[in-house]
Amino acid sequence: MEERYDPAALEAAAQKRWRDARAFEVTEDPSRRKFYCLSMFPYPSGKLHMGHVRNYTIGDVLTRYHRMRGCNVLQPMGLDAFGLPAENAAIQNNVPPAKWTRENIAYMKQQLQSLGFAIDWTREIATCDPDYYQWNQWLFLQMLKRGIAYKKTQVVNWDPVDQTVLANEQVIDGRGWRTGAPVEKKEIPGYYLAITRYADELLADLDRLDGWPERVRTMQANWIGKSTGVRFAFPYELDGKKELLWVFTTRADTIMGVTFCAVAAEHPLATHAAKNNPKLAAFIDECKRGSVMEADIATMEKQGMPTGIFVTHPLSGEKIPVWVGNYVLMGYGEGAVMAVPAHDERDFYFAKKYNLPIKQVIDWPGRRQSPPIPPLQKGGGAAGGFSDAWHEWYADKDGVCVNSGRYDGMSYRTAVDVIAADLKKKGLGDKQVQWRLRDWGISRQRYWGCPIPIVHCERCGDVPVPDHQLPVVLPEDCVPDGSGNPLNKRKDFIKCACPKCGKAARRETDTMDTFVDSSWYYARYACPDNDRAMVDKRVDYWLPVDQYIGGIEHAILHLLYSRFWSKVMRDLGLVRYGEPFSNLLTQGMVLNHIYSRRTGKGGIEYFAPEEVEPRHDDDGKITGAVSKADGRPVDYQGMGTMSKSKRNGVDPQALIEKYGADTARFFIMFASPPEQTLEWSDAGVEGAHRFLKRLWTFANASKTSIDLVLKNEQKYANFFKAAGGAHPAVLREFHLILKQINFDISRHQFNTVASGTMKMLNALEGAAGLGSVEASLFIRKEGLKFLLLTLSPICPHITDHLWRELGYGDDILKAPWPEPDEEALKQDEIELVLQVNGRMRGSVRVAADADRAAIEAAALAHEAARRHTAGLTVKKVVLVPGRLVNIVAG
RNA sequence: GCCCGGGUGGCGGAACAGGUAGACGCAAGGGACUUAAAAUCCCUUGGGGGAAACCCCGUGCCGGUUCGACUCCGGCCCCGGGCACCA
Repeated sequence: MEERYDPAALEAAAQKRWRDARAFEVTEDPSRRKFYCLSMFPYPSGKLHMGHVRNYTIGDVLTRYHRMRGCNVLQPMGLDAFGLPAENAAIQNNVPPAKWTRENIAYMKQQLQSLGFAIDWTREIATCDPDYYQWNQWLFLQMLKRGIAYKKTQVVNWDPVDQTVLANEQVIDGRGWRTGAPVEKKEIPGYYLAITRYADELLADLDRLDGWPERVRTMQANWIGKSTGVRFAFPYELDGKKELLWVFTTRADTIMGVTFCAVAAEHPLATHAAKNNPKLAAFIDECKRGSVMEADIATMEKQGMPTGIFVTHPLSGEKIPVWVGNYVLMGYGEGAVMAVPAHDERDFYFAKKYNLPIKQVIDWPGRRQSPPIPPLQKGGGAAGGFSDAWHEWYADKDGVCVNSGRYDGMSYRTAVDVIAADLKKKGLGDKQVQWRLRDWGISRQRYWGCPIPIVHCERCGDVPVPDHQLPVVLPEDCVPDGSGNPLNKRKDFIKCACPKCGKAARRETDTMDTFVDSSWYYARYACPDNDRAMVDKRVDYWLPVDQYIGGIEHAILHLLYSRFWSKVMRDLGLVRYGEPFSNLLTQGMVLNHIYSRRTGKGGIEYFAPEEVEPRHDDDGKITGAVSKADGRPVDYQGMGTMSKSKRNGVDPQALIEKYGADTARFFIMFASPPEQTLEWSDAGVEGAHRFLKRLWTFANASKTSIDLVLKNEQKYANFFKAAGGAHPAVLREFHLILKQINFDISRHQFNTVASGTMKMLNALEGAAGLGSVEASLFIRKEGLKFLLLTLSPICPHITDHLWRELGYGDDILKAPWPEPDEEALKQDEIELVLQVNGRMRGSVRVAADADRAAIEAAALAHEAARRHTAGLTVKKVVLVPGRLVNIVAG
């Protein structure tokens, strides 16, 4: 055995052994319980970062743990290879995205392999391979046939200088990231997937996902956003024609408080009104500027302008003015809203800003008296002397209607029912269920993605590419230059024959959202070699995924799209499951500082933390930085998730090279529990490495002892039984730690699993010099065995090596996971915490089976208890069995 | 702005179903070994008072429930994630 711990050599040897033995290649075996353990595949950004190490180590720990539990475990890996960063790299370095991506894949795969993950690499997939994405295209066409995929217009961020569509990420404060030009909204056609058809099922099935974190289920439920309300119309006349302005509201009980309506800038009513109103037309143009992001829209200044058009209130017959509001979106609901400024915060501020009337129609009897509504003045009633007291009641539904004619006195529920019925009678509305969820727009005006298999023919229209012509292969030699999709310049790609009429036609150049790629890759891992079908019956064995692990940032979109896609595949008869992931572990993100600077053009550039010198305030908080390269100031953006685009990733390579994979794995598991956000710092890596060195040294020194014990285990077990003294307590400690480790692994708290293994080593070192030599040797053999077994999922290389070297067996991969021995955990006497009035004052030792009277007597007799109860009357004694006794005195 | 999380020593974190706050580490200080350094090992380490026994304070802030609150409830502040074209 080597004297010195040399992770590089040892890890390479272990990995070679696993590779030669094909240790992690698995096949379907109906006789064994299967366990499909999957980590979200990485985007091949160039190098792994700590978030990847964290994600894949968690997955690997679970994989190895379940193997030891006897499961047939599949852990595959692949690459989410299409996406925007490849195009950005192309712009910067003039290299084709395909080349850049494939080079990154090769490097990252080698990095992943050096970490020793128990991955079945024979199943590797990359979403940029036609073998994979042809099935995106095929399924898209299946959806198109069934109307699940369809075409409509979409609103995108438009950079008027580069003449290109911008991703939300490329819009910085309403401006294009490269040009600095103010972004405009633009309507273009695109394909959508009707995820809303599945809204009910996607919501209902959340209840069945009890292996998912509650917070993810809550987020998804809120995102789907089922709300029951009333859809109704305000009649109006336009050029002598009768028209209806439709709106949706969840607060129909406030309908009598409507004092104006607001429509989106793109609403037909607004368009019509602008025809003879240049000021309004200019305002509508203004509204069309800015980004399409919800966060931008929600936080921007609410603005509006009257259209001059009035509609009729469907119940009161009042004339209601219609405004154009920049906060009303054409894509949501009807593109128009009723406004009740007295009972809606946004409407209230809008009304105040434009001096629109406010009419209270809900009151809260028994609550604070409502403020009086001042009489309307010319130009509006909201100004001056007006109280905002009902702010605190905005969301409440427990008031009753007032100032509402025949609805006065009605509760929320009654009022909504009666008002809906009245509207229905007039043919102007009804109750309706509305969803926040919108259909999924998948068209991207980008090059590096899966081509949408459609041909545009002047005669036949949009024609689907027939199955036998699939895949539509993306040419891989294009280099985007920032001015739009380079496919548009590729005549050889665009020019094609119409599949229907055979005449010359134009191929669609939009590609698919990369979320399409990641919506079903987990199924393809079961049958990556099938070139005739998207999936086959092997999927029935492996799916659904038993444990899915990935960043919390995917809590909504990726996971929801995958759930939707599964249900579509199920309805097409392709798979049997409706939910793809039985258990989900959402890893917290690994954060690092973000530094950026505005470029001359008004764009933005990011600096890696090692490229700047941070500046601190008196509290030690970072306020800014200067670039080490040019000495000029750099802005501090705070902490954020490690990403390629923000340049704040930390490459684990240096860590692996200096300390080895086991140290890197141990450290990242030890640093914090997996679901928690982790602000990156490598302080503490030394400690993890020191632990493994200590383990190495201790095992080295124990070899002859363990040889001895293993040759005659029974003899040493007898010695142990006979020895007594401190020995049972030491063995008990190991079983206690083991019990805790088992519990912690079951709840995925790997940091305390790691610290448990450290405690075991501490206990082993502490027990080295105990009385009976034979009994000590027995404990050492037992303890070290537990230590190696429980450490092996986290640090598979060193444990693999030591297991063999110490003679425990020929392969730790085949060893079963250890269970604590309840017999060893028993004890005759226990220690109870002694409290007086809830404050700890000492402890009492009592027999393990002592009854309440005996414990109370022991507690009251305790010196500290007597001291703290002196002069007081004991009122009661609270006893928590096995834990504490609390004397309540006063 | 809306939805979802989080906040505990100098730092990462522990405390399992309301029951000993600070496990296990890092860093720091002191010591041993060494010609010296590295490595390794031992000791100390939340704050305050005290010679000590021991006592007081302490889990973002304010208030509440309880014999007892990091844990439960109400309100606030700060940080992170998501908001549909980053993945």
